[in-house]
Amino acid sequence: MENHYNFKSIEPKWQNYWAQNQYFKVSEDPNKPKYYDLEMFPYPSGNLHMGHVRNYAIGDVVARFKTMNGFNVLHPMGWDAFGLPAENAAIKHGHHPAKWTYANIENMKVQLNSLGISYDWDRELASCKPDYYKFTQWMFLKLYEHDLAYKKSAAVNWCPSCQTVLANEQVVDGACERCDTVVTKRNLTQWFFKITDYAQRLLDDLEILPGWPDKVKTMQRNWIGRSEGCQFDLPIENSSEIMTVFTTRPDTVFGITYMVLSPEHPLVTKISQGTPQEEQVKEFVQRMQFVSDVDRTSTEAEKEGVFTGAYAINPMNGERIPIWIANYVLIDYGTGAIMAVPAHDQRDFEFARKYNLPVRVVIKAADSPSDGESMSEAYVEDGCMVNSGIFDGLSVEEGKKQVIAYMQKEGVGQGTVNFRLRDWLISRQRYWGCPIPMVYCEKCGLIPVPEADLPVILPEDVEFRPSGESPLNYVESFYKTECPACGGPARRETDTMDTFVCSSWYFDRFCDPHNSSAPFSKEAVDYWMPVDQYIGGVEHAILHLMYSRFFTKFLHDINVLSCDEPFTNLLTQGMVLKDGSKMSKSKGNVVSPEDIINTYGADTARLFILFASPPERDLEWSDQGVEGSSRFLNRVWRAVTSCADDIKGISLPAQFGELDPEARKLRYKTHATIKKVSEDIEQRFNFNTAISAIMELNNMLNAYLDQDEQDLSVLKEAIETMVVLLSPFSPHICEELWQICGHQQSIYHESWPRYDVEALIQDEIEIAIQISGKVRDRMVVPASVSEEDLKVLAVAQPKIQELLAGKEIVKAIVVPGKLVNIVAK
RNA sequence: GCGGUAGUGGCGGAAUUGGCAGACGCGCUAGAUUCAGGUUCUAGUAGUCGCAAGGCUGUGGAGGUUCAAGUCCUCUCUACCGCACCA
Repeated sequence: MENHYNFKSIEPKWQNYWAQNQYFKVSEDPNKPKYYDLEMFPYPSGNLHMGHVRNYAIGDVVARFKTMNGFNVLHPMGWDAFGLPAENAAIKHGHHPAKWTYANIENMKVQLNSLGISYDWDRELASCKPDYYKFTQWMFLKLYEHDLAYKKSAAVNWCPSCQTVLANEQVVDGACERCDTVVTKRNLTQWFFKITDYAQRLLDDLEILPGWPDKVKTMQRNWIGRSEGCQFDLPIENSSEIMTVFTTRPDTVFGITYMVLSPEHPLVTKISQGTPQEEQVKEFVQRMQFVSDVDRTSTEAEKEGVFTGAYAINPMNGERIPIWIANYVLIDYGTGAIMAVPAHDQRDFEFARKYNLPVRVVIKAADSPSDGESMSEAYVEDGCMVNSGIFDGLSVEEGKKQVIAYMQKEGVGQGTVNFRLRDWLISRQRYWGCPIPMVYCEKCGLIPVPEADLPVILPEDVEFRPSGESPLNYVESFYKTECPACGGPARRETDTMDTFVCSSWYFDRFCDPHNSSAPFSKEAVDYWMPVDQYIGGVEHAILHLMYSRFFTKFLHDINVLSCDEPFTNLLTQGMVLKDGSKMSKSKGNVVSPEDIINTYGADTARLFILFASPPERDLEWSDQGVEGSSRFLNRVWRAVTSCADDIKGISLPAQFGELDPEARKLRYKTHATIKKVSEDIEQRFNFNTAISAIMELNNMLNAYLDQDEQDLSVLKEAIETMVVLLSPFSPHICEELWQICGHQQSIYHESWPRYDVEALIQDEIEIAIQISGKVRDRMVVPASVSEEDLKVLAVAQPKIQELLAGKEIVKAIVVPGKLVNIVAK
């Protein structure tokens, strides 16, 4: 037998075997518990990177482990295949995005298979294929039908480089998340999904997701950004207009000393008209248009503004309040207008000091300032209302309630809830995306494409322009159409959908991927959904996961899905780093999975990436570490092959009679390892410690093999257990070793071992003896010794006697199975 | 600024419920095998004092609770991530 396992021949051999025998193909089986194990489907960029390897290695361990535990495991893979890189490649190199994309898919599929991941390839899907995007369009139509898709003109984020709009979520630090170009504003008519209708539910239901990391739930909570307060109206002096503001601090309403509109607010022109300040207002508004959002909204930006010349009337006390416009008020939050209470809001305070506006204290605690003039910062803590008429003396909390009640009674305002979440802008002015199934008819207006006419096919024969403008605008055969309602001439929508739409329901499609009449059958999704374990990078914590939850809730509401949340458990894996930073071409620190697989084999690559770090933490790539994993697999290979012939004839389970101490120890270790590995995989996802436990078993096995004689039943049990436990991590070598041990059936069809409680009973245990918390000695005692006897035995140890000489024993604490602590003085 | 996560040997990490800190692996040192090198095997490997037995110190820092603290509490430093003028 060879001294090294030959991964170059063994790995492809088993990959072919699995594929030919359709090992990973599953269908609904009502007799088995189902388990839906899903890794985030990749964008087909061309090559797998180490992050993918980590993601799919984790998912594969779970899939194989669950299968061996008797679950009917759905483990599918597909491609998030629409998107900008394909189109950019087309513009740059002249290849059609489809050709580029499909070539990449082919390549990455080969790479995935060379890793030995257990996918049911019969369920493969690609979001750019008409049989898939037909139903993405169907989703759009359903949303439209339920008034959750609408068109509106709005100032939108525009990336001048990508020549397309971006969702708020895709703008990072004021720049395009994809190309880092500074994002500008444009007024465009665009399609939106009304995700805000689901804001409260998206927030509330985070509570019913105990299987999600708190970090992700917190991020979603912050993104939804619920705040409670009230909205109320202020009449504008000498005008029929009113201004409406939102505030979370109605208790400070008597402290208003000025009002602020955002520069984009529609009232600005109206109320400043004819005032002496009209010109300066115009100038300010114009100037603000050219200040980018990054600069506008940065905390460091100096607050500035101008007086409009108009006044509002405080409905609570009739006071006349100057209306300003300022950069620090945003048009798209709340009502785009605020009441300013400089005494109790730091931003208002800074602004008031700069422009010499009055500061009036209306909340007072025992040690808080009472004089606005001398304050150096806003007082935002708790206290009681003062200078507030009939509300004086109320606490902040009580004051909020009473003021809202009063406003409601007087008809000037009411309690409201505001969210920071905005509607989801889904229009993209690009070619390589899912066409929006709408037409514009001169007579009938906006008309949805009838379901029966889906899919609206993305034309293949198009010309790409360096400008980046969507080629669809120039394809007459595409945009020229008939109105589905009146049959007259009509024009198709030429914008395509944000790719996040495609990825918001793919997990449903995997349940029934070949259905041509519906996105999926109710039976299929009722069997498989929700996803039991979802695994992917934390970078999708907000966008993809929020959109998918929204889609799931909507599909639930229209009764095509039973579940209300798509992902029961979520594992967010850390990044793979090299030399302390993220792998990237520009840094030149990229490690190619292909090279690693060629040099060390897939089993080694998988093992290392799982061993080096727990999955949620970032992982530092180490070539030397990979060597170590390779060495371990070779040690396993040698241990198993060296004794395979001796144990072949032994049948298990055996009756274990009187065993010598070494055999007993090995048997104990075998079963302790089963327990440890099972719990580490199932309860903690700590694959690193599961693997180290298998290494320990292998170490003890090797020591046992060095002995002159072995108990072959114990040996066989240890050897085969080790191979089975290792098989989800490094499946190829384990298949081969399993066969070498004389088994006809694939290890994939083995049941996961159960530990024998009897084997875990030890006759003797080592007990640490502490004196006042410091370990001073150890003793080996029979496991059955009582607590009282343990104390006596501990004190009787010669070394302990020595140390206790002249001291009085105050008490002794026994931790069963672990230690005795003698407290002496 | 707010929110979160983390900080343990030369390195990756372990210690799961307050109970023996450093499992497992890498690296390193010495030796054996082979000998051109790699592979493989054995022993050692937190710091420090000591010939040794053994002692002392030690989980970012400072306090505290406890028989017992990497783990709990208070304060604090650092790194990373998310949000950021959200009224």
